[in-house]
Amino acid sequence: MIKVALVDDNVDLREGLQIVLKEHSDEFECIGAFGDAETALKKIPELKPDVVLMDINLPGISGIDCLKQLKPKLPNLDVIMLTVFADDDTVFDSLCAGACGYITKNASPEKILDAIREVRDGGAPMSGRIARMVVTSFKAPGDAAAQLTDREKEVLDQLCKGKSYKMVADALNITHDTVRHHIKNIYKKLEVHSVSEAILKTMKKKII
Amino acid sequence: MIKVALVDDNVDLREGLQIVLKEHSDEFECIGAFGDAETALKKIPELKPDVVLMDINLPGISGIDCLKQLKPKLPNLDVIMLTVFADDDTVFDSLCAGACGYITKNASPEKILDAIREVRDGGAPMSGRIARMVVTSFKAPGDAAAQLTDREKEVLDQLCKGKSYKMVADALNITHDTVRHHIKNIYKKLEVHSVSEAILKTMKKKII
DNA sequence: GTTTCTGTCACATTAATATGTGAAGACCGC
DNA sequence: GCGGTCTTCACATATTAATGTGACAGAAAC
Repeated sequence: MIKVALVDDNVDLREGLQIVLKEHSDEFECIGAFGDAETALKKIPELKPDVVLMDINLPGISGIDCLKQLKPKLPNLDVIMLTVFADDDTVFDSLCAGACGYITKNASPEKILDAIREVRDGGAPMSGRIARMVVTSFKAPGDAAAQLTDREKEVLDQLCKGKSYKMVADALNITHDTVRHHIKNIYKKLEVHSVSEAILKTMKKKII
Repeated sequence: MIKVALVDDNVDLREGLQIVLKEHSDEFECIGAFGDAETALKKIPELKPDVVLMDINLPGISGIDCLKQLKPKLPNLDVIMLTVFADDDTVFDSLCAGACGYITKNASPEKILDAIREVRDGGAPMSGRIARMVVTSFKAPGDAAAQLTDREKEVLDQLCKGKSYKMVADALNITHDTVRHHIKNIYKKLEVHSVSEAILKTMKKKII
């Protein structure tokens, strides 16, 4: 039996989902439905549901902030964001806040039930386009590293581990001055003017 | 009609999948099946399939490296990794290389066909546990920022934009010395000894 | 076989960062 | 009110990083 709670300011959707869950009362039990984050934050920690379906656009505290406050109290809680919006920021903010799934509201009731089952089974239910967004976010963008020589990449790699010039020199068995020479060229190629900027550009463009 | 190519060193699996695809010849066309990455790299750019099912553990060049070389030539190609392994590094390396999906070999033939359909429909088919791994990778680990004061976070934020002490001082309208003072405290709290390390720790722990 | 690129090293100067010590005003909780 | 923390600023000094210039050897390219 999976204990489910709902957080959505739309009464119709809340009631609709509750009916759907009751139709599958052998599997699911809806132990709470709330119209705003404030109420949810008060009640959910006591109710200890297994899964929460959370809307994002709520009056007052947003679903994402609600999730952020909920997660430390109930680390084992699986939260599925259920919302109409699916822009980059909203999705990634939700995942960073600890959401385990993200489905858009145009999903069928059966899909939503599947998502609840899936998330309890250790999965991460996501609408197709959301999953693709998430996956492509890993892909390294255009290879800005192509211009760097092998040795320069080695030096940059060392810098990206937090090492100083001297430590890099020791690690690569070259002199401090040679390290400087490479770094100067790295700066020119990456168009930066400090170690910090070089590291940041490297992280952002996934050069190494 | 979706044009599919297979890359796997297991003959049985190749032939099995080809049979399954033929059983759905109204939807799918298998236009190539290769036992190693070298052959695949030679043939696939000419064949221009829509989807490639790619094993990772291949003799010689790995499936991930094969994908890396394939992607620039065929940017619109959807590659699904189909493998027995599902450790962190393998999964994330695959996604960074440009894979659009990742399913384990214990998936049923019907699941594999679903995955091909899904990936062509703009989705990112993944086995449950893989999806969860991907999603949880976004979650910020234990809040190491809790110990930082608001002002310290502001300073660290500036540093993480590549600014120098002087620029931070200007941005926050405080003196260079005050910036230094904050940074010293940040170092102590994060247990680091340079801007680079502070930035790296911040990125890794998603402190800001 | 000369040029080009890469990697190596050296010397010199200026700018920025790291570390230490001290102190004053603001704000909060007890 | 008093002690604590946060924020602010100052002076001093040592280390590190940034920038400039010059040079040499090996490998690859022409």
